[in-house]
Amino acid sequence: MQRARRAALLPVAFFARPADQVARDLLGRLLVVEGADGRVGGRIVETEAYLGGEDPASHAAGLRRNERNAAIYGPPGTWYVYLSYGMHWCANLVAGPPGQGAAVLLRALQPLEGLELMERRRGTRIARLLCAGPGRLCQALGIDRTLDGVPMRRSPARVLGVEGLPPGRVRVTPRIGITKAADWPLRFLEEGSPWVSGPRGRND
DNA sequence: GCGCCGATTGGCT
DNA sequence: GCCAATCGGCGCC
Repeated sequence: MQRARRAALLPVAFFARPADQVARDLLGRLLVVEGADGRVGGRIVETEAYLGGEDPASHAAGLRRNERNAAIYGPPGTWYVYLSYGMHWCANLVAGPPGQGAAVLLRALQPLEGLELMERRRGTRIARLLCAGPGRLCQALGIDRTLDGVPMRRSPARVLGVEGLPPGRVRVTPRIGITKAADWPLRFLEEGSPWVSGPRGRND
């Protein structure tokens, strides 16, 4: 029987490094989500690193440990999913050593698989608007609270260890949409990708 | 208990 | 470009 060659998952060790390195190295990898109504996925083209307690913008800074942010203190490779502005889910992967509170926010994908399902979930057929932005990405992929605190290796949402981006294709910019330490150069995106989020002119 | 703010998005001026 | 929608944590009364 034909068996599609299955790429290996990224190992836990991949995530047990500083969040900025993890954020950069996640670019170009494949994120695949198995849902009840189908399988969707795409290439990661935009991420942001949140460094933990020392980073004023991190959910590990200024906030006490609570039910909402508990997952961020888990082991590397754990999903941290929270509700933003009361209506959009945002998906992060915990990075660095446990307890540090560092994580990488997934901000945009190049949609590749399950386009029709993503269009249905998002209510648009404009490909550019399917996965450009953390809230849109989660809606297209069917990611919500049920993923929060789940280790990636045991979750329906997995990042495959396909080849990442060569250094020349990676652009680093200030972070988007936050007020504290926004200017820290911790947003990573694929150079020239039409699939990234953010207003035009914000990508340089 | 109440008001403010936010790692967002989409619709309207 | 402006602004409402909508939930949860936090600070303060």
